[in-house]
Amino acid sequence: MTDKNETQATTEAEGPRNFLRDAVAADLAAGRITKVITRFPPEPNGYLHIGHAKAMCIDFGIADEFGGFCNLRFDDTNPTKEEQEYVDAIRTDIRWLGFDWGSHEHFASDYFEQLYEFACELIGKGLAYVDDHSADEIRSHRGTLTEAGLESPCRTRSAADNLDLFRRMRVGEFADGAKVLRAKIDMAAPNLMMRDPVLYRIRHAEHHRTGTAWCIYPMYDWAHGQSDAIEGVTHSLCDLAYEIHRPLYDWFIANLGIFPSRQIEFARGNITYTVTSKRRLLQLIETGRVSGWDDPRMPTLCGLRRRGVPPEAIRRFWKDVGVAKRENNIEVGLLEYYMRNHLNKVAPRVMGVINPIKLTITNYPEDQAEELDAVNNPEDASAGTHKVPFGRQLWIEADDFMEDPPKKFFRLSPGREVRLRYAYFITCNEVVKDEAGKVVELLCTYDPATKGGDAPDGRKVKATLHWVSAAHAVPVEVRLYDRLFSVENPTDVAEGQDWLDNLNPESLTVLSTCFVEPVAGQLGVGSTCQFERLGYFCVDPDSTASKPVFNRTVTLRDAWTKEQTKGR
RNA sequence: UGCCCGGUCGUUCAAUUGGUAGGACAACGGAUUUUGGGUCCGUCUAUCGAGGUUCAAGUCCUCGCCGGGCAGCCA
Repeated sequence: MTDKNETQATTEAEGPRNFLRDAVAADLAAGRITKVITRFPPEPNGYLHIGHAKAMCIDFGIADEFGGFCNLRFDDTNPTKEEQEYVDAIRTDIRWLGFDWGSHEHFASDYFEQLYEFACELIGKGLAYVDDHSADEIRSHRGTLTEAGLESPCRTRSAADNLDLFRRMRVGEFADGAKVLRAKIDMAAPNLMMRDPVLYRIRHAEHHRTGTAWCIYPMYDWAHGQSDAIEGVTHSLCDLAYEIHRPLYDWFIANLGIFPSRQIEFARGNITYTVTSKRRLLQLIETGRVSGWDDPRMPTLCGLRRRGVPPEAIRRFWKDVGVAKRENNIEVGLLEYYMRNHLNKVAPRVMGVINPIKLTITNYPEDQAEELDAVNNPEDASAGTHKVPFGRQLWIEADDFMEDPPKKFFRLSPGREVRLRYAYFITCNEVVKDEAGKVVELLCTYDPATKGGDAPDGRKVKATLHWVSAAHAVPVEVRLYDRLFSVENPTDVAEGQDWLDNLNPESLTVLSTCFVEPVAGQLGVGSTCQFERLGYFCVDPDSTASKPVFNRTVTLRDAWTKEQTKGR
């Protein structure tokens, strides 16, 4: 009874069901396995991105849910593309996201010897052969989607000859591309993956871990499933792209008689206004569209981190999105919702003015100064309060004033009274303009009786404005980010069109004349805060002692802007 | 053209495995509010199509339609 209830509670706490969990649970229930082991298998040839985060949430999440563990396995079987630098970056990003693989770290390259032996075994069984064909010949012999392929003349070589040739491939007797080892399956198979796939290719290249110990390297299909088996991985969860590889995955297991890992595929998560293909991300960098892999507009984990996106938001996003097998394109607005949702609970509030206009309180004594109490987080009383200096001259947001306001504009305008947050009610009496007619200063009066922000007589104001005391303001740079692309599906382009044309020219706005209150000026790199009414911000590594730089992670929900842009 | 996989509100994931189509986000109302934030309450138009099996079909069967994937010595 209690057991059942607990099980149920856990299931509910973990969210809705999905086919992956059902499959794992079924395997456990059927006794096919007794412990769940999954794996997250990045190739160390680039940086992890938001899409990898989904895979991690699934791989680590499923293992954790069933009391098992998840191996981190670097799929380093192609020496020409992989580097130690990426291994380090990947470890950092996984930890940052919040996953811990403990001692379960592996490299496919650790299994090169074992993989070689497996290959010899297959050769011995007459199920693999050395082919002298060139890459071009192999391709042309593969057949097409509708026609069977042609068998290579090498296919009939004896096991002894194949074994000898394969050994000589290993010791470096042949040049790159001279020979390959192929599985002997079926050149007429309707699934092209089964038409004698290549298992090993010759590459006289230095590997970031094995150096020059090897000059033959296993292909993905030969390395992945066997690595899974070696590690006892019970469930190898991967992208739908590998669906057609599964028959081959199973064929190797069956013919080698090794641990029967089960591959199950799920749909990758696409996000609107975003691209994640490594090739495209690289192109963005190489063409100077973004500053690098960690540009805050990039969907890479290092980019999101620099942007100030909390890892909790990413994990929660993928968890709640769920997993299925159909193609999807998730609204980026959902990710933003989880960012705000998390940041709202943890980000300290400060005041910062990013588009300043001067405001002078004409009836505030020249020499007077005071410190007011500001709440650190209205969502969390335990966060306490801090002091914010006030004075005769202030910076307020230019957007918060309109000389000739439309009906629904609640903020400051001539003759109107508003509240300065945590301070006083003020009324705008006069507008100072420059020669060009641009408003450069607002002359206001304040009501000393409203200190703290409430009027003793109970009168109300329709707006509360944020502000920064000019005498105490810390000058900072603020970088505003918008979507990198201006269309939902950036890679959907007509013939002759370039996906780069879909870039949003206004994805980055640098504001160099901004002011924040003193406590905000002291935040360290990576710190997150909310600029009241403007959004969540994060201190960028580009910050210097004299000039902090803030990245806007995401805006607050903004009913006013929405109202304004309604009818366009 | 061959094989494989998919098709449920605008988006995404569910539906006790054949039994009242539900959640989240978005949107739209309202309340509250010292952030046009937040919170709370409410509303919200979906099973690709046609047959069939059944007391009962999103779920099973048949035939269509639509979308995606596959011909690297990449992973």
